[in-house]
Amino acid sequence: MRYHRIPDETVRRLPIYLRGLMISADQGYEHISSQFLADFVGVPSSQIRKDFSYFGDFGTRGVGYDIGKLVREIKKILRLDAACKSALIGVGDLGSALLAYPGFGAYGLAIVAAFDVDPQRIGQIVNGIRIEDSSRISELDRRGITLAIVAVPWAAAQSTIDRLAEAGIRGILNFAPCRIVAPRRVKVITLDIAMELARLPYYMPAGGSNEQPIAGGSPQQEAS
Amino acid sequence: MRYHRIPDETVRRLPIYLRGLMISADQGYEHISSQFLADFVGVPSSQIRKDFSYFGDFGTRGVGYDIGKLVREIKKILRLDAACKSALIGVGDLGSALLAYPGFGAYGLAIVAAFDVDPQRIGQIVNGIRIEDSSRISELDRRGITLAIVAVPWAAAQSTIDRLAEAGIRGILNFAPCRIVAPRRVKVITLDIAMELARLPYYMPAGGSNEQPIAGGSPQQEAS
DNA sequence: GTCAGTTTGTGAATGTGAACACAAGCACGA
DNA sequence: TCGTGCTTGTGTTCACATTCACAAACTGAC
Repeated sequence: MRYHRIPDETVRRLPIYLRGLMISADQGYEHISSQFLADFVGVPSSQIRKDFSYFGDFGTRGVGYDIGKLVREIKKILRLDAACKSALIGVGDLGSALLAYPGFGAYGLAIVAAFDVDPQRIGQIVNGIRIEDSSRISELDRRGITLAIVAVPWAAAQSTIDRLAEAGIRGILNFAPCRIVAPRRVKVITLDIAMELARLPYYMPAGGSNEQPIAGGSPQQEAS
Repeated sequence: MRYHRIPDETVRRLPIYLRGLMISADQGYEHISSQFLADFVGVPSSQIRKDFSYFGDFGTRGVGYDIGKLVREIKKILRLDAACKSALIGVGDLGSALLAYPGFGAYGLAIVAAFDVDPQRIGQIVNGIRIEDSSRISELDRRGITLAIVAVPWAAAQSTIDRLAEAGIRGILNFAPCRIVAPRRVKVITLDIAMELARLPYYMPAGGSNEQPIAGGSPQQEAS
């Protein structure tokens, strides 16, 4: 079933599949069935087959999927085939942790520049990256950096993102817990840590409260 | 329209509304219209009205919503009316940043305990919290701690969550990028930072690639 | 009391994603 | 060449979420 729009929810799951497939490849497998991958990543096998069917026929009936081909194809879809360079804006506690975070490499992502406004921090080297003055954000385009991670205080988030948009950045991962407006060409994904934690008590109905458990039981698990 | 099940997507939005309402209250407002809140939090006003209608009639036609009543009600729904105590497991770079994160307080949440396996870290005090040995996780229930934040390496995540489940923890915010299985009574929300970043290049179609822009343009923004 | 201006609450329509069942297709052995 | 066992690909059905349009209800002025 070619020439079909790829649903957003499928795009959201592709990185999950990608990690599972790369781990399987490391373990020496060359083929994998949707059922095996399902057990591994926790997504129903029928869902996996439908997701894969959106961008072509990569499986062989009776055999399974060719892991190498699938990995290459998913990377192409997600545009991870060419390594993506990212910039970090805001090197506070969270920013420093992100600089040290080892998980980006598996996806071919890397933080190659870091910016801050604090003169005390500018010039310091954290995890091999020298912290630069925020004014140099405008050079991002020339340096071939297309992604940005925003870890500044919420009051500075909107102006930071305005400057990133002006500098030609096209994708932003934002940790500031506030509404952001950006030009249509810039995709912003906001990750609000406190908000996720605040959602958690709702699913714990058996507390001492006399509140009715209006909603059903907790549905096991949830990703992102 | 009372006695109606609250949709999951509505629950996901409630913390957003809550923050917007509390900020409005701080600014001295007592009433707010769905349109005003919509502009503030970036959710359509019709969506806001439907969401609020799921748990009772809190608005007054021609006037708007009583902010105080609404804040109390949302807190009750989310079970944030009684302050929730959380434990942090894993005080590495990310864990330390979370200990210092000031954003939890607004929701009445607080990290009141921290655990690690590294003997070098145990006993140290980070942001007023003394790091304890992981073996004391079993005391969590007795200390009235019901939430946990897991920021350990992925290889240790499953065993950590097993122990938390055994200790009576009911809700877990997990930062480890891997599949987790937990008993049905434990709600796990996984927040995979690298995965979110890996999703971003997909929405930047104008790159040098000769790939077809199969999916439409970037739909402005996305929360969490 | 009436009228104009606002704003909520909600039923209906639309859009989107998940679940399911099963036919189609491949490998392998006899 | 045929039959068996396994796995994919997909049409259909169902469940859930969003959008829209509008009647109902409230305020305040005159």
